[in-house]
Formats: sequence, structure tokens, C-alpha cells
Amino acid sequence: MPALPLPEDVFLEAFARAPTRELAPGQVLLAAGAPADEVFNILDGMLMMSRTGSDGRRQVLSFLFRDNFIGLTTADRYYFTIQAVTPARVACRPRADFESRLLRDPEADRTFRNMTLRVLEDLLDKIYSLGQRTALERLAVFLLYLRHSRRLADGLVEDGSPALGDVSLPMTREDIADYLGLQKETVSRSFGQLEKRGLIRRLDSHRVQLLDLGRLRALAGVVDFASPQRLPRS
Amino acid sequence: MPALPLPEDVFLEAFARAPTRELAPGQVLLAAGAPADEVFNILDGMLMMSRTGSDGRRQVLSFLFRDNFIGLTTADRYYFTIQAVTPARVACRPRADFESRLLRDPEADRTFRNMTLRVLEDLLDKIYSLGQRTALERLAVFLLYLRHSRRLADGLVEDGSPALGDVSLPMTREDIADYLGLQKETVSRSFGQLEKRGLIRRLDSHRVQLLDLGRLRALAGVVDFASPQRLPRS
DNA sequence: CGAAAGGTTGACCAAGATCAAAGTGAGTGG
DNA sequence: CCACTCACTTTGATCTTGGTCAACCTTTCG
Repeated sequence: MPALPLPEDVFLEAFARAPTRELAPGQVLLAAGAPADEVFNILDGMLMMSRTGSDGRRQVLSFLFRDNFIGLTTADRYYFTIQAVTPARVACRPRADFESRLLRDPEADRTFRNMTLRVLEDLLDKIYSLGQRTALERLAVFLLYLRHSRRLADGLVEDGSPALGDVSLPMTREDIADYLGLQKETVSRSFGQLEKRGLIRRLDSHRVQLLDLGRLRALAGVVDFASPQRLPRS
Repeated sequence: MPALPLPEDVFLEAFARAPTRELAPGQVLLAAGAPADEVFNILDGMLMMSRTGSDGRRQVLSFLFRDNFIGLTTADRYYFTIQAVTPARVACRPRADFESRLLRDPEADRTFRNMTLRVLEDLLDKIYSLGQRTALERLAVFLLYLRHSRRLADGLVEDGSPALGDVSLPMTREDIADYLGLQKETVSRSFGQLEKRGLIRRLDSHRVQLLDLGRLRALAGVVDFASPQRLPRS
């Protein structure tokens, strides 16, 4: 499995005494094609999972934050690349150790299965985005998603104190573009558009302030996960 | 979890004596928003999983075939819709039964986890498609994917006998469009384009013949493990 | 038969891509 | 400390892919 948010205590424990590794921005943690023999847990920083076609087109598959799990696949080689966006620290375990732990500990296995299911559900959202939403909508979703992820990573689940709508964007415009299935120029223009509409303010090119969460959510077409919203066809 | 291809004996067994349900084309097996209290295994036919936004945009998330598993989520309600494309038969089990089986049987749990991982890896492919490929490329990928899936469902894993490149398309052009993130007219034109290039032949609107697998695969851009792309920043 | 749904084709349009140029800012060396 | 460089970002002009609108055709089914 590629990368799982929302880990559980069982996994924090599994990485408790594990050796750590420091990564500089841009540095590759693991490259597509390499033997998949390690798994990781992010201790700090932001990483990025991507896949690049032979013709150079790149799709950024996800951004990863503290406590996200990285590296398990069904194959014996990674088929995606993971690199640091900000300076980062990860804990490392041999894949075999981790897998045997899942075998020995049904509770851990169950937890891991649920993590995987949640990631899978997130990917379905992303597919909806790429298939159906416009550039502007995708960017709105992205900003809300980033805000949410950073909050989780910082342990502020409730709508609390810290800098109301400030979101930091350590990745480049091209990283964002490749994540959203757009070009970097389009991303830039979409930021402009959101600012013109008064939904955000650009503090600098790596920092925006969300001015109107309500209208951003409306634009994103968010899906209140509590209530059903979709109808069957015919 | 939504829908898992490639089940294992453990699961065939789990559904061995389960009651079955017949579905007519278009009939809804489960609707987004309904309580998620059943899981299913497809015995026959083709189904389709989709999600529709409040504004009516619909994304078809996957097509499902014999032995695909359907229905487990982390939430207590389905957030997607599953309906039959062809006449279909499914085996049904209460979700609680299935989950308690996973709890009791670590082997089944492990198998299920791996199934989930494989689905997850397929979704990453789909994300690459939607984010990076052109209309024509997406259609080429789709035809190859359909061919592959039908072959698996029919138990012909090796490149064997049956009607060399015939692929049947029981779904409508609109279903295909919503699966590929395109409009139905674009899908229609892309079929025309593939035919003009000699890659396929349209036998009728629900049946095409793949004339040149090699060039189709080249067009689909089968992803090999390319090198990492962004170098360390400093 | 006739109606309705689905499919194809054509004409036109627009969102986003591409190409080009200029602005910005952080790191480096003088 | 400053100025130079290089990478990144923004903005503008133009082009293209795929979307939209509309007509027509085909098949299915009542």
C-alpha cells in the first residue's frame, strides 16, 4: 500500500524505537522501481507521492503529513516515488518486520485494514475531482484539504485558535498542478481568480489566507460527509 | 470498502451458501446514503459503481465483474451507488457476519487486506489517467482494461482462444464518458478516431474488435518505472 | 408502426494548454 | 552588503482539446 493517513496507536507503537531518517526538500525517500523492502512513518514535514510516465507526464498522487504511513504494496517493487517537500523526518522499519507484525497481531492487522479502506475512500473523492470538477473547484477542494490535513497533523482537530484561515503551500505551483491534473499557469490564474472573488488572500506565493470558508466549501461542492447527497439514476 | 476485484478462495467460501439476488440492467443494488449493512459478491454480470454530485455531475468509479467484492466501508452508510449494467446475480451477506468472520479468521483478514491494497493500486492508475491522459489515450486504456477484466471474469487469464480482440461494451456511451471524465460526444468521436487509425473496428455500438493491441498499448502509454523527476532543491 | 432512448455527426464555443515574456525572491559569490 | 543568478511565479497572447448545442440516424420496445 502506498500511503495511509490517519494511523493508529498500534502503528505509532510499531515505529516506537525505529531508526529515523532526515530528508532535505526534494530528496527522494523511495523511487519507483526500487525493491519494496521498507515501510515508513512520517514524524515531521511534508512529503509527496508521485508517478511519472515514460513521456515525462507526472501525476502527484498525494501529499503526506505527520503520522502518515508509507510503503506497503502488494508487489515487490515500488511503482511510485516519494520525496520530501519540506525538510522531513521519517521512521523506518523493514517491510518484513512490519508484515510479520501484522500476521502476529490481528488487532494491528484490523487497524491497518481500516486505514487502507479510508485511504481508498479518499482516492475515490480524488477521482471524482479529476473527472468532474473545473480548475477553480479543484483548487478550492485542494486548499480545504490542505487546511484539514495540516490541522490533523498538528493535532488541532476542532476548529480552534490558530491563524484562522492561514494555509501554507510549501510545494511549487507545478507540484500543485500535477496534483490537480492542470498546468502550473492555470493554477496561478486560478489563485488569482479565487483572490478576485474574495475567497482567499495571497500573503506570499507560499502562503494563502482562506477568507470565506463557506463560499470555498460551496465552490468545492463539499460533500458534507455526514449526510447523504447522491441519487440513484433512472 | 467499495468494490474489490480478485477475490480469493476464502471469500468464495464465505459466500458459499449465501442467498442470491437477481438484478435487471439499470437496477440499483445499493444507493448512496443507505445504511451500509450488507456486502456482496458478484456471481454473474456487470455492475457499475458511481457517485453523483448534488449538481448532477456523475463520476463512474468502476465497472465490476464476476467475483468482485462489493460493499464494505469504514462509514455506516454507502457513499456511492451500485447498479447493474447487464442482467446480474449477486450473493448477499450481512455486513456484521462478514466483519466478524474477518475478526475470527486472521487468514481471511489478511487476504481481504491484500485485496484492498490491489484495488487501491488500481485507483492510483485511474488517477494518473484522469489527471494526465488525453481523451484518446483514456479510451485506449479503457478498452484494454475491459478486455482484461472480462478475461479474468471468464477465467481466461492467458492469451488464449476466444474471439481475438472482441470486447463487448454493454454500458452506454454516457456511462463510458462519466467513467473517463469526458462527454458522450467526445467518447463517440474518440471511437471514430481509433477506428480511423486502424486500431479498432466497431462491429456495432456495443461491440468493438481490437485490431492492433501493440499500438493500442503504446497509445495507452503503459507506465514503466521512470526515473524521479525533481532533484533536491539545495 | 411510432415513440423514445441512445448514438453519431457537425458547427461552434470555451476552459484550459501552450508559448512567451517579464516580475519576484532566495541563495551565492564578489 | 550588494549584485547576480537561477528557479519559481505571474501575466499576457494565442491555440487546441474537448465541451456544448443541435440535428439526424438507428435500434429497441411498446
